[in-house]
Amino acid sequence: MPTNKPAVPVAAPAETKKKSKTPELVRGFRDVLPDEQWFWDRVESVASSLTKSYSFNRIRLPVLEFASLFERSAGKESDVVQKEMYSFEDPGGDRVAMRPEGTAQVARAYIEHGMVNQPQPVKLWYFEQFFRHDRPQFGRYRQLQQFGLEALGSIDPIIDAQIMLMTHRFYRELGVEVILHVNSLGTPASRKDYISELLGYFKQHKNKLSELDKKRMLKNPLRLLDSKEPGMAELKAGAPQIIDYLDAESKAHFMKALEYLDEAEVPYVLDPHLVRGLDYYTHSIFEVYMQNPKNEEMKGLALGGGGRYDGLVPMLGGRENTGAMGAGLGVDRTILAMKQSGVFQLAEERRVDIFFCQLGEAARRKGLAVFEKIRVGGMSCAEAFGKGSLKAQLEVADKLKAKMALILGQKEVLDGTIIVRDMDSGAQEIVDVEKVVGLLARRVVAKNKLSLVEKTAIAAENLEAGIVPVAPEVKKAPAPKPIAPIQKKRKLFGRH
RNA sequence: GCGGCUAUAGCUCAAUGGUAGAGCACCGGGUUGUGGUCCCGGCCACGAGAGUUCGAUCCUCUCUAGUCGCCCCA
Repeated sequence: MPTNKPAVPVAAPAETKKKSKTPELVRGFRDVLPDEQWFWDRVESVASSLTKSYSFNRIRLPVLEFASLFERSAGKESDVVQKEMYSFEDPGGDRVAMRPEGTAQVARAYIEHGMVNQPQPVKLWYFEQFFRHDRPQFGRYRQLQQFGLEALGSIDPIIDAQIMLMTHRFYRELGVEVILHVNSLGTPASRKDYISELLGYFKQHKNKLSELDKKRMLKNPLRLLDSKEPGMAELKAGAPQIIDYLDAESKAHFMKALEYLDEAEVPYVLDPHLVRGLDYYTHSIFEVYMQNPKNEEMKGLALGGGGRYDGLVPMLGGRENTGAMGAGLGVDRTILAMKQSGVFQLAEERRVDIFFCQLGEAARRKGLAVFEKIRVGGMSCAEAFGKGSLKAQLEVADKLKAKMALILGQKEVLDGTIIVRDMDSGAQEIVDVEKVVGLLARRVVAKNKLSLVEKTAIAAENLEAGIVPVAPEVKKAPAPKPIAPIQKKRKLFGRH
């Protein structure tokens, strides 16, 4: 409620209010557990390679800024600043804020580091977390991760198109089909004309407006356009559209941007009702949505959005006429969309290559050296040194879906050998410990060579299994010919 | 910030006005150095507080959290 109130360090009444036995998460914040890492790594690596191919450079930004930065940029009246900002007075007496968004930071950095002296536009990207004290909901957290793209120093509409195109390519690369909703806000001047026109229109129908919408008329008239109040649909359909009020220059700018989008075959729809919450936007604005969300809750959920903000850099004291265009894409929501699109890590990729089993102290010690060789050889290796029995160790190997197991006991240590066990077939062979790494590498490579059909089958099973499925028991055939099976006959297909 | 719904073990779920069970998971066993099945044993819960009652996990209220809708947004 009272926003921007310094969080004075008071003598914790909150403590007494809630005494829980175990510590817990702060509301709206969350842990990203190991099962989910793959999605995060994937998003970040696609972001990284995509930006590299478009020659955008990464910038890392601080979590804290002066609160005034966001008040000046987003607009003092905006909700982000009014009620969602984590702002407080730091011990030195400065009024600071945990950043609620990235564009203002980038603009600040651009000005502060004199990037205006670099070839324009300056193209930057970031992958950072932001903080908004909003009510948690599906796909909404108080700490959110954004992948941001910003191009500062050009007013050319091709930049508008390029940012939108990159947004589309980003999602395509991730396996999520998206569509962009696009609109133009024109210049502040043309927008002003439009707003008074819009107000005029809605004033005529004032009796049909809900209380909420009446409030919007006073506070943020553009928001009337995405009101979901009953009866507003027809009213909105008859409302004047901003595109008709753009001055000739703005209109030309927007048309140009759309032409470029067409040329690049970026799927988009014109959405005359699209508006954005922050004051600094001008001209092209857009939001990204899943193309065909299966899930209801995904429907109204923007994965990301952005737009042109020609006014921002000058507003913060930078050079006049510094045009800029950017996008902020929500990583948390993007991951939700990936899951709904059936994008999962292949079960095969989750398997550990080698599991090392040891029997006795001598073997354990030797195991460390073997580990090192395997690691240098590029394979992943797991162990359970804390377990005593071989049975227990093999159980763990099985749970980890290890491809191969190594067994080193007293006897092998004395002989200078080691047992290699194929965990899929159960075949074992005794090999010279010096040659084992080469052998393992060849076996792992063989196991990784799945046919396309098998990969498709695995992917389908993953999809079936839902979110982060347990590795399905796929029997991939090419088991290496067993050389020295000292194994009584086992049922090969014990599982199905 | 406002409104609806929800809250039982790590997970998915039961039952009950007299203080709780299962499956999965986890730990340990089923004799000497071999996994996926099976068998046996073990560990772990009524979100927090107050009220009604002889007695509450169950009824009431408050809080907290989750979820959905609104506001807003990624």
